[in-house]
Amino acid sequence: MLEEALTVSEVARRSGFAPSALRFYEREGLITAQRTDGGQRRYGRIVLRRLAFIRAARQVGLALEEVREVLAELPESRTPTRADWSRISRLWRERLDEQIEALVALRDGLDSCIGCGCLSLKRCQTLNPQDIAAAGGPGAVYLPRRLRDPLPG
Amino acid sequence: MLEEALTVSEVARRSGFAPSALRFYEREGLITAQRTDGGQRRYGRIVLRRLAFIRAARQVGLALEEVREVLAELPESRTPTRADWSRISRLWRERLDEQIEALVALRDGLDSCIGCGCLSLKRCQTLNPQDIAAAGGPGAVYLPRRLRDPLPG
DNA sequence: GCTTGACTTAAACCTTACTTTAACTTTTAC
DNA sequence: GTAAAAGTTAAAGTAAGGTTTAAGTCAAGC
Repeated sequence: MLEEALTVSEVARRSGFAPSALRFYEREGLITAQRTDGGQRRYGRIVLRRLAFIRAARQVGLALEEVREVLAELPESRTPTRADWSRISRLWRERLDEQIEALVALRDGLDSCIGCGCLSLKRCQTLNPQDIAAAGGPGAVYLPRRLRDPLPG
Repeated sequence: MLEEALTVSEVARRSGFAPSALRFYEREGLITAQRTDGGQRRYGRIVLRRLAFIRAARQVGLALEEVREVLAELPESRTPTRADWSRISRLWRERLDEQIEALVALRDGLDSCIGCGCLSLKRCQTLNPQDIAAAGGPGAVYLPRRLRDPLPG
């Protein structure tokens, strides 16, 4: 065991995840750990980055499945290089850009809705999708693509 | 029954929600319906707006509980006035602004991470929270407030 | 007036993302 | 060397947000 080995409770404290979540993530293949002779987990410091990444991703609304895919790009065996992080950051950035774009579109739609005379069912495109929907298929078709997809959860 | 009464399947088609979801939302108090003598649901057109609202909210990641709170501001008994919508839109807008802000902060954090020389564990603030966390309590404390709160799901 | 498609209910089931529990073992500190 | 704190597992439980099923009723068209 290297002297950088971290126990479960240390990782829990420093990452903000509950020990049960750490075990869960390990079962799900998002993180890994070494074991002591007695079978207890010992983590390398690298796990803290992966956990920070997981936290950020979850908080932005990505499913664990998506997070796993992105983390699969990061080597577990060697210290990630700058190129590793750069590749992931770029992937990540696209996803964030999409989501930001979708939120902005929704917000601006609502803004115009405030001023559009919503009393008329026919005029408000943001909150009154049925005419478009009736013509173009089911769902809120006025929304940007990202927001029309089914939710992860 | 007024002649504007919509059946379940009509509302399902025009809103994009499955009939089972409509019944679920009714149980949860997000929408209401009249009944025929035989006990079948008949919806007023107003329900389509509420459903569009629910859809947009869900897709942005709001919990149904939050949606219910916002929808509680909308009268079921009378046609919502411009003031009703305006009040809600403004509430909604704040929420969207917060979420957009959080996403932008995360994205920009990642951007700087690409260029910051992430090889050094000590330098990257976005993906390496442990030092701050160790000092300031558990969790990813470098994140904007919204993203540090527990997830709805 | 009857068939067919749409509708009704309660209850069970599903997925995601974890947490809790129970029974037991390791480590650490004194 | 022993007690307490921390760790282990499998399995069950939880919560949100619905969907599916089963068994039966209503409404519309011919």
